Amino acid sequence: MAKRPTIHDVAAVAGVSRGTVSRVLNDDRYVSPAANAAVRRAIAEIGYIVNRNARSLVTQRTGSVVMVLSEPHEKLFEDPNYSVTIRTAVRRLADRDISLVMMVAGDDGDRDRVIRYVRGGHADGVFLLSTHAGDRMVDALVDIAIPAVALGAVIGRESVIPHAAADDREGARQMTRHLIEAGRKKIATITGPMDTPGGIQRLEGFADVLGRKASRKLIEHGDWTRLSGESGMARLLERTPDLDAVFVASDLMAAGALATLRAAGRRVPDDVAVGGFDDSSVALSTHPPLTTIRQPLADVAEETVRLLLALIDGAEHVESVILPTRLIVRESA
Amino acid sequence: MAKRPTIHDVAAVAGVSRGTVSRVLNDDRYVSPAANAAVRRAIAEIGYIVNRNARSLVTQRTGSVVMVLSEPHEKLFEDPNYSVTIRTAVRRLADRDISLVMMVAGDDGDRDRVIRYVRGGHADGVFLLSTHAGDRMVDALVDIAIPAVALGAVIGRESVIPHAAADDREGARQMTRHLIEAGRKKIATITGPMDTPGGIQRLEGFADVLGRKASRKLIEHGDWTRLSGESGMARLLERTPDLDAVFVASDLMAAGALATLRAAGRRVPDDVAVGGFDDSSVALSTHPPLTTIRQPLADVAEETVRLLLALIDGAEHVESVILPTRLIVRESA
DNA sequence: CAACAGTCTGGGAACGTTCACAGACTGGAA
DNA sequence: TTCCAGTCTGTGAACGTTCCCAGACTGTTG
Repeated sequence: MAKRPTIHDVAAVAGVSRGTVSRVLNDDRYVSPAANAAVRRAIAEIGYIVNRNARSLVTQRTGSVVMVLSEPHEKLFEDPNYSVTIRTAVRRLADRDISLVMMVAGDDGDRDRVIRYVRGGHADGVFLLSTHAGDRMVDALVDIAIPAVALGAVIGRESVIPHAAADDREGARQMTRHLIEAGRKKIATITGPMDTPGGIQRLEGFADVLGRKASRKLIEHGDWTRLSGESGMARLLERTPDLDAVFVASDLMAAGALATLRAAGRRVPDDVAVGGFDDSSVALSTHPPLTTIRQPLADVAEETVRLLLALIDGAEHVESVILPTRLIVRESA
Repeated sequence: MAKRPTIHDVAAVAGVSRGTVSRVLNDDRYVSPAANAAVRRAIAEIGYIVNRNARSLVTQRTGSVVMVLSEPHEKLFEDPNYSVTIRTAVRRLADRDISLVMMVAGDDGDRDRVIRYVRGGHADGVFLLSTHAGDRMVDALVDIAIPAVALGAVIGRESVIPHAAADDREGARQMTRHLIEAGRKKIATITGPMDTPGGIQRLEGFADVLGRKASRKLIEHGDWTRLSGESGMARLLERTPDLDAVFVASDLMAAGALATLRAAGRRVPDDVAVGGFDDSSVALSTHPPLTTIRQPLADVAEETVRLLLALIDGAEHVESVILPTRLIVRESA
């Protein structure tokens, strides 16, 4: 009794055939206005909902896309950016009646599962998040030839996996210039991991502006965590006690750096200016509030979805998109 | 040529019938060891992967669960807790080979979409996140009689939607007691919205301990945002300038309160002690670092999944789960 | 030796769609 | 009038599974 109505029921109520109902559903050409109206009325009347499984079975399309989170487990607590990305993607896809399946790829078992899932034909496309350099899963996906895009470049696979991202390099330049214009003479940096695009490009931007003044001594590498910001800052102070500014490649690490500076008795920004990156929620809760670089994260997510949809719709090739960042001046620099 | 192998191909290679292959796949009784081995060998050999659509079509089961995010759009940027929840859920479900579909329910259109999706039989269960009091979508879900659970109580529907949550009330008591033991005499609070379980129960816990001393004058309502923490604190100071402690129902709001206190020239914790709630990443980046209440968020997510799986497996009724919180003493109180 | 319970296998039917094709009906052009 | 192109409709077949039933084969029991 609680059995859900099928296309047959609709056909019966509307007084037409299965075929005609199907044509209305997929708004094909060649349906008379009368039939169209009758079918739509019947659908509304009996509350018909198409069975996607049956449809997928014959069309070989699933109406879903899988989002793969590659961040290793320990880090995941700290980054508040995922929520925005996920929500934006879900909404944009929903506009097209495509649903978003989440998968994590923290270890090899996870990655195999993703591959199996995709190879099993359970998704029309793949949305990669925070993929690391040299990830074999990416190659497998390319091999399967499923539409795939990434938010943030996939290092070493930029030519096969299109992506959307913020302009990390120019953002880093903006911040570095800002520090120079504020009269800072000895500017250090704490980078992200050098197997991530943000890690690499934000350092490049820093070096672009500083040229030869960006000496080895003034560079420390972090791993995006607050803790690595703390320890990186400590090493910098030890090596170059007279630095008067530091560009930290993420707000969270910058929060760590601030703690170290405070503990060392350095005043911010009086003694040392601190610049962050991301404009995440952390930037406002530090003392002093962080001068940072805002990434248009929602826009980036939206563009990534756009690329993916284009590929799914059959585009041979799509161009990656880089969106501009903006300097947000607060009190730390 | 690139056609994926089907159960027929497996049967042919293994020299058995479709039926036997299917039995092996679903490890039914009554399969001879020889047949079993032959089938498994064939599957491995030709790289067969079961087609879930075909399976779902006959079993009426989808092997997926939908997670519904109900937070309205403006807020979503601020809460870093979602990532943890999502990942934990995805991993636990993956253990059972169930995939997680994300949907947002920010407005009525979204909510209708969720209903349609569920009514369409596209999910075996529903995982509710941050649902608000009086949400009609919840009633619709109950009506459909699909297994549904929530992370955090669904106000007014506690008896029909089982949930897992942290012990908000006891957590609030822990913090309030801590403030009293520190010798504070005039303790105020900034609550969450009173249509959320956290808003209600953290205030109750506060009142439990303070009894008649929890006067109206010492209570302000916020909406979980940093800004509401700032303004709430400002109103409290105006009304009760001699308060010497404040329990803020979330770390993020506490960060806002700290800013207001600083601007008003109050020292923390010397003049005013500040207690937060959540132990989110914000708690460590404030100055001073926040004394707060830790919620076992990953455990809560895990329990929620467990409840959902039990319901999906046919349990008539499952008991909601409340997990203990823990006081984390840092410098703000 | 007959009867029977238990184990195992094969194959038809069904799940709810889309697709391709055949054919009916229109109206206008030759 | 005849033909044809265009529009519209119905139906059989297919998609890849699971389910169920019939039946074959074992070994045990009376």
